[in-house]
Order: sequence, then structure tokens, then C-alpha cells
Amino acid sequence: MLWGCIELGKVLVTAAWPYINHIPHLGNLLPILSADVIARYYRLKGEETLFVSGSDEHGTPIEVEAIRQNISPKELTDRNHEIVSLLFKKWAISFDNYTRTESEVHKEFVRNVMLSLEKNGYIFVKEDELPYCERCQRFLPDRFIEGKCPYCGYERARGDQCEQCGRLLEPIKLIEPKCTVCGEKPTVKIAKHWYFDMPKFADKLLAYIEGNKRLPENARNFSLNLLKEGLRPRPITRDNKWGIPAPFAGAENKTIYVWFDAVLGYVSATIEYFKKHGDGDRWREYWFDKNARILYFIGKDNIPFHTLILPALLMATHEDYNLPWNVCTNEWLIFAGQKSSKSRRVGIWIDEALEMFPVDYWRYTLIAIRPETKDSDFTWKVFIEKVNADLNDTLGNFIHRTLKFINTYFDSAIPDPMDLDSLDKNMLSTIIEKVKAVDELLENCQLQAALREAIELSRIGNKYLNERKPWETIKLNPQVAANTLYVSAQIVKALSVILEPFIPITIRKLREILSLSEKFSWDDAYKPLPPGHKIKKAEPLFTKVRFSEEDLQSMLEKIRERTEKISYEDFSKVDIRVGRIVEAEAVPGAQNLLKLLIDVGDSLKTAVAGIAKHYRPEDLKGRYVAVVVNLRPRQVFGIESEVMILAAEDEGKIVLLEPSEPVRPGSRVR
RNA sequence: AGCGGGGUAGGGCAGCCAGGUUAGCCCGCCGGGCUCAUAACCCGGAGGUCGGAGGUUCAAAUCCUCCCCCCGCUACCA
Repeated sequence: MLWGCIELGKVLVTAAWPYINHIPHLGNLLPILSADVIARYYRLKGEETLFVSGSDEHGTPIEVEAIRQNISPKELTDRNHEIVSLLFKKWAISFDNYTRTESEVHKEFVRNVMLSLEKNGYIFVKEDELPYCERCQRFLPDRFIEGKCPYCGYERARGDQCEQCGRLLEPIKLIEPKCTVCGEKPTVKIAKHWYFDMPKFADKLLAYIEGNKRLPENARNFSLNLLKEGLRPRPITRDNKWGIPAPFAGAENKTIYVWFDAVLGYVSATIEYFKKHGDGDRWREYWFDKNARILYFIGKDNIPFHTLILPALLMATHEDYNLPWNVCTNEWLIFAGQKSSKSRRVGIWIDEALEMFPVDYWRYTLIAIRPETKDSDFTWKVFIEKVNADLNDTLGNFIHRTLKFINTYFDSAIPDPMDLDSLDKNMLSTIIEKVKAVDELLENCQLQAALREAIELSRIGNKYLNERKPWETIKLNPQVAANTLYVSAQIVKALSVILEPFIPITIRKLREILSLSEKFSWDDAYKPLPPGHKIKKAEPLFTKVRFSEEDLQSMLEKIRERTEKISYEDFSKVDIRVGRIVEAEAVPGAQNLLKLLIDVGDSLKTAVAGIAKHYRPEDLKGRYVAVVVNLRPRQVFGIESEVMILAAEDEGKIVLLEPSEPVRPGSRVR
């Protein structure tokens, strides 16, 4: 194969940038964990490897979450970035640079790329008449419009398609169109946006996709299909406030669409890494040197952004950037048959997981059930099975019985082999075969199979020990026992190399017991432990999970409760009063904000509340509500918000909390 | 609706692209063995009309056609 000719090139490993409106769950972690396995693998292989990613922190969902928490988007992402960075360290993710889209290097790089796209003639401005909701003060994507289908009369046809008859629609053709958020009839307004002229790259992209034989089938077919359907110019600006300001003349109030922003982070994170290490130009070795390989690990929803949009952006700079060498995608991890959902409490989050079990138990299980060809289902049953049967019984026990035997019968020294018979010799060559097999599988990003193959080696080891019965031969013919344990020790040695990418923390322990250096390479798997080499006292590497599935689920729920519980002192700091809404008006330029003037007894206070999609200003006047009055004031959309009103949230529905009968404004709530 | 991916023993998967011995592997289950080892390990067994229906072929899980089910995408909800 062509790729086989490439020796010792540079490898850039990247993982999809987690969107940090929340802490990631186990499914979000998959691409990052997979990338970590591969990064560790390439480092062991002696390739010059760089592993980068970062927090994706711009865009609407961040703004929405910030409003919900009554803080600024920057405060939200500052906090979450810090939390998430620490969590990735705990997960032993070996990033060389984990950065963020708010980094100055990134913002400057994105601006420069945008300007270069404009200079090269790939940006054009277009004005469109788009459906607009006056009440929500926003342009409505097709799916935010509902109405009667002109073909079949279905009442709730969406702007893009009727779910009843399946026909594709255009929003303006709907009878009695409505904004799905507030129910208002949309008007048509002119939207001006800057577009990236994707179609100009159709031929080059086709050549790239067809020429990259390495792309996994799903990514490749999907991309080819999109190309066949025809590319469309893509608007690259948004009317959001939170994001990287669009550098185009006349686009002063617009920001760059987060996807175009985030996807360029792969480059800027590399630049930033070398800047930090005082080697300013070396990033170019990864992005322009044709021997360098760049691997992307992503979820299946991300394919077009990595196979088409990113390559097109890079081409559009006219700078001959390296295009993706491989794009490894995973399908979804679901939880007991359901999709992860923060609000419905389905799934496991990466902070909770580590409170329950050591990181390698999770790393092992996640790679073992990594959804590669289809979605896979995480259940506690599967977790228990993988940890107990594979990690503990098969792998852990094989290592332990081998090392303990050497402790006990050979004074902790690797025995001296003599006159190995054919079974022993076969075993030694099996080790080499297995190491090679794991190597090839990892090279092809077949992580699950590689891990299976590695565990298989310990299974073979167990079988070998049972056949050789050293506990008998040690009495009858000690040299035979010595030979057996010499061979078994070599299996352990090989395992201490090839499993490092998967379970690095455990491997550090194992190599400590084996008195082996923390620094080692893949080829060390082929080098035998020399006779006489002293090892330390064997310690079990794993313990079994002795809990039922139900126990584990309730442990998880307890952890959730604990992290959510606050002390009485904390609670008593919150000063909640009954307030009466005196005035209410929409905040200009904001989609979901109302400015409220509230009588809290001793004074009138201003609140900016994210409830415009649920309440009309005129319906609020005179209402009594619960108000937190001692929050630090905050600027929201340029208005100082002094207090916060309380509301219940149910799957996106917002309902204000009112006293069941009127009480004097200012009454304390406790 | 279109497109992509998937539907193989109770559960999880490989095999399919280059059709061909009794359809493999892991877990679980049943029976046996062993005792170095964390009630660990090893051997044997039961269990599948390979989503359904047609077709091509001497021969199909594997190729073709149609249908059913699950997941994802379809681009201004990252």
C-alpha cells in the first residue's frame, strides 16, 4: 500500500472540540478518548506526534445557557473550560495542547483566514428575503415555522417538509404559517449575510475524497453523496453577539458561524502549541509538509464539516494545507436504549463516572464497546461484564498468577530458559504475531478490534499456563517450570507495552512491578525480559465490581444528589422576596429577553429575564413573582439586571412562580 | 420522502466488498477438569432456517430485486 512507504512522518492527532455549554457525557468523550489511544500509540511507535483539541465555546446554545445561569457567555465558558480541562487530565487524555476558541491565537487565525478567503474571491454578500418573527426578533430557520401543508392539509407541517405526506416544502408556501416558538405569523425581512462559495471547490473536493482511500466507508459515501447532490454556498456569518467578530467591511455586528470558527481550531491549536514552546514556525511542518499525517476523531454527525467544509476552507486560502489524512468516526453511545439527555437525566457524565470507578475501567469499557459500525448501548450489565470478565479475570489474573509464581518460586527473578520445546517456541512467536496484529489494527483505527486482540493474548497466556502446569513441573522438573514462566513473563512484558494506549494508569503500575522504565517504545514489546531481571512483589491490578446493576444506578444517583446538595448556610444566603411586576417590555435585539421593573417592597428593581418566548409583556404587568434580590448585578444585553425572577422549566417550557394569593411585595420567601 | 449506516444464537460482535469444508469470537447458561492465581483459569456442550420474500448460481450470511424494522444526516438548533 502507498501509505506503507511513509516512514517516521509527523502525526497530528485531533479530536472534535467539545461544545462546553455543559460538561461532556461519556458519548461526547468517545472521539477524544479514541484520539488519545491513537496519539499514545503513535508516540510509542516513535512518530513525532502532536495531539490537540480545545473547547468550542461560541454560538447560540452557549448564549442560551449563560442567560439561563444569569452570567455572561465568557464567564460560563471560562468556568466550564477550566472544569473540562481538569477532567480531561483525570481521564489521562494526553493532550499536547488543549486550548479554546476564545484564545487570542485562534481568534486572530480565524480572522486572517476569513480575510484571505475574501481576498481570494470566495466570499460574497447576499441579501435574502427570509421569514422573520417580529415577536421573537429573529430570523426563523425552516424548522421553526409550522403551518398547513398545501398538498395534504396536514396542520403541523414544518417549513422544510410535511411529515404527513413527506413532500418538501418552502416556508412561504405554507397556509397560515406560524413561528413555532411564539405562534406569531412570520413576516419577511431582508437578511444580509456573507457566504462562502463552496461550489467553487466541488471538483477539487471530489478529487480529494476519491483520492483518499483511507477514509472510512461511511464518511466517504456520505461525502460523495453530498457532492453528487451539489454543494451550496454557505452563509459564514451570524447575527449572534457571542463569537468571533466577522472581519468583513460592513459586517460589524456579525460574528463568524461557530462551525467555521471551531473547525479552524485544529490549525490554531497547533500554532499556539509551537508559540508556547518558542518554536514559532514549526507548526508548518504539520500543516504543509506532505509527509505529515493529520487524523481527525469525530462523531458521525460531524462528517461533512471535516471531509468537505474544512478541506474547502483550507483550499480557499491558496496555501496548500494538508487535507485530512483520515477521519475516524464513531456512531453514538446510547444508555440503556436511550439517547443521553441532560434534562431527562439519561446518561453518565465524565465527572460522575470517575467518582465511581478508576479511569482505566472506563477507558477499557468505552473502547471495548466503542460504537464503530452502529450505535452501541451502555448498560451497567455491560460495564460489570467488561471489567470483571475481561480486565480482572482474564487480563488481571493472568498477569497476577504469572508474577506471583515468579515471586514465590524463582525469588522474583525472571527464570533462565533452557531447551525450550516447540510449544514454548510457538508461544514466543505468537506473542510477536499478536503484537503485530494489534499494531496493524491501531494503524487502521480499529480500536475495538485492537483491544480485543490484546486481551486475547492474555487469554492465550492463561491457556498456556493451564497446559504447562508449572505448579506440577516445579516439583518434577524445575527447568520445565522455569521455561514456562520465562515465556509467560514475556507475554506480560508485551502486554505492558501494547495496552498502554488503552489503560495507561494501570500500565504505569504494572511496569513499576516489572521494574521496567516508564519510558518505552512499541518495539519494546518484542524485546524479552532478560533472565535474572528482578521484579517486585505482584499486586492485583484490578478488583471486581461487586455491585449489582441496581446498586450502581443508585450509586450514580447518590453522586448526583450530593453534587447538587447545598448547605443550609448556602441556602440562607439567597434572599428571595415576593415582587410585583410594574412594567415589562421586550429587549431590542434580543430574541428571548424581557426587561422587567419589579416592586420588591422597599424599591423598584430591574430584571432582564429570558422568558420572552413564553410570556408577552402585557400579560406580566401586575403579576406577583418570586424574585432573588441579592444577586450581584449583571449586564445583560447592555442593561443592568439587578434581580432575578424565579421560574420552573419543563422541557423548554418556562412557567413563573407566583404566590397562591397576593402578599405584600417584599415579603421574604424561605 | 431522499441519502448513508445497521438488522448474524439470551446479550455484545466478526465474516459480506474478491460466493464454496460442520457460520466463527466474547459474555451468559449447562457439564467436566485443575488448584499457581483475585470463587480466578482450562476443556466440552446446548443454543442461530445469518430481518422478510423472491431471483442469479452446481453452491449465498456473502451477488441482484422488492419489502419491513432501528439509527443518523438532509446544511442559518455546534
